Amino acid sequence: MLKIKQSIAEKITEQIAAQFPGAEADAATLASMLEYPPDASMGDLALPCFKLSKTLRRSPVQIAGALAESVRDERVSRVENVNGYLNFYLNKEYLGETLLRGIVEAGDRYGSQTFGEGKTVVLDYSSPNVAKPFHIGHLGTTVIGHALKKLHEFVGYKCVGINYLGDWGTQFGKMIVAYRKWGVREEVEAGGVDKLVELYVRFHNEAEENPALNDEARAEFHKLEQGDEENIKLWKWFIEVSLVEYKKTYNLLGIEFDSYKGESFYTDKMPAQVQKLRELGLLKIDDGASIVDLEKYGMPPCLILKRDGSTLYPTRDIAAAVYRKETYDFDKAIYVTSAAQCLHFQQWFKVVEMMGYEWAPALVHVPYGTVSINGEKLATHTGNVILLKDLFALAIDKVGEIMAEKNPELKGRTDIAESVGVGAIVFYYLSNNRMKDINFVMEDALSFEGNTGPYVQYTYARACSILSKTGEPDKAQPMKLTAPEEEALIKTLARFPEKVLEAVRDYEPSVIARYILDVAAAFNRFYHECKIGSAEDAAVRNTRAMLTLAARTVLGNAFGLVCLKKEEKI
RNA sequence: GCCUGCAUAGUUAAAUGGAUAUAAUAACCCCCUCCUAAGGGGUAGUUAUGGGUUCGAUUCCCGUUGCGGGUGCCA
Repeated sequence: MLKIKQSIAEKITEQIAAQFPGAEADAATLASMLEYPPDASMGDLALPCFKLSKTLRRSPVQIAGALAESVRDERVSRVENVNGYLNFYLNKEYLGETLLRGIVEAGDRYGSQTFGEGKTVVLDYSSPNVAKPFHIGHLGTTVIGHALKKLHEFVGYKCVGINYLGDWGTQFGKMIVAYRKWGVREEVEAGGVDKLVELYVRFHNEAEENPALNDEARAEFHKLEQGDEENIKLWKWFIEVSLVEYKKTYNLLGIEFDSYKGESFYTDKMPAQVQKLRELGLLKIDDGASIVDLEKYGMPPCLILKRDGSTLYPTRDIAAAVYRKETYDFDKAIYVTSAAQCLHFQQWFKVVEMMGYEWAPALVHVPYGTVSINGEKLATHTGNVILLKDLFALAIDKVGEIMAEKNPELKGRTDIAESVGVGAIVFYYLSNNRMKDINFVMEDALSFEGNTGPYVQYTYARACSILSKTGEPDKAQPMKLTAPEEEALIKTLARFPEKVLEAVRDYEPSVIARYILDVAAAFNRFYHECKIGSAEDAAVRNTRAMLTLAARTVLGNAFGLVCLKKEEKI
């Protein structure tokens, strides 16, 4: 669709130049003005002529009329002037021979782009805190981050996924104290992160009674910082135990990271940046702390060093960004975190700019709304927390039950239930605009009818099943389109490349998720209205098999962008 | 206080400034002797509020209300 938009825009531009002397119009602007009419009866592409009315000094209806008479294209069967809209109707030849065939021929590259080639994007996402629960609050950064990575790869970028683990800080002093007092090695080995979290919670409870524990914790963390062997061993072990569990969840989601360099890694890289800030005269001492004043940018100051000289979150982020620039030479660095951190990112991005790093504009914060559960805020202390592994387990169980009922013969049910269960949760999350707060209603998330993950995976499986019966379509045959549902499906499929661009431009995976629903709906309608394998006419049968293949291709390619697995049978 | 995000059918959500505001779900009603009914079709139901810009506003600007987030030594 992008190509024909461009080419129609060029023809319109020519006609405007020819018929309206002195008027200026460029094809790129016109292409962006072309839109999709709300209903197929109004054509396949439309140009609203209202905006042109001013520069061309004619009424929209006159303009549309003049252009309708003169814009000719062999791919357009007719052009109509309706109330100031110029409506283009694409012909079947083009839909079948160019669009449909093009999708099948491009295969798993359909929808991809090359403009990112030679450039690198670093994405910082997921980043759970070691020895803390990996819960539903981490779902956003994890799946949005991963989807953005896939999207950027799809348009040609080299991507580096970084899991910036929360693996440093006084909480490790607490963990060390708690483990030494109450921990049992075998229990932690068996219980994993849950056991560590238990120890951590116990520490907090006991510290309320006995504040001296906090001093002990500080002392242990200090020892850790000084390189105490025993403490380092424990600390590394805590990380290892936590990672084992996080990786189970990442495996379920099909996520892999290129780097797990956490906060601890940047500790020795901070002093150089602090020094640089000082040399540049950007640091001010205020109430004992070192800050960068951001008043002229309308922001509160960015804290670099505490009164006691220790570092803060922005300090580490700056050091990490510098390291990543030096290591990966990124063209873009994306940070996927909760919207609560917006100010923090604005501040340190600005500081990086003030430090004279010319790559400061390459830093991008991608925020997302907060998650609540059944209308209530997440809170560890009230127990209103759902661990990701529990959430997935719940969904997988439920899918398992449904499958046992609907398709008891199916082989490999366990794996499929896993992929569909996880898909349900991920899709529920990703189909929302990322900035909107999400109220996670378990009942809805685990509902498998309507606009859901299982619905789209089911649709994919349905297409696979049909193709296994019809066999591969013969691509050499001419296409023969006979039903409106066929054309509607092709036009939906043809918009995939634009959707990819939109999703990348807006850092918005939900564009893809919602598009997947459009494709699924168009395909299912086609499926119900048109016989595929049993169509009498051989050419029609072959064309419909092509359509099925094209739909499967687009669904499959889109699934890859939003953490959905492709199951051929459900 | 200041900064910032959000507000659309009963509910959850769509809609590059464009045509009759889409879907899903819950409700009611149809469709399995037919390629997977986790499907398809139908009925009914929505832009918080007051201004402004515009030929045209759910969309942009200002005010009001409601909810959330941030706001110096947590991350």
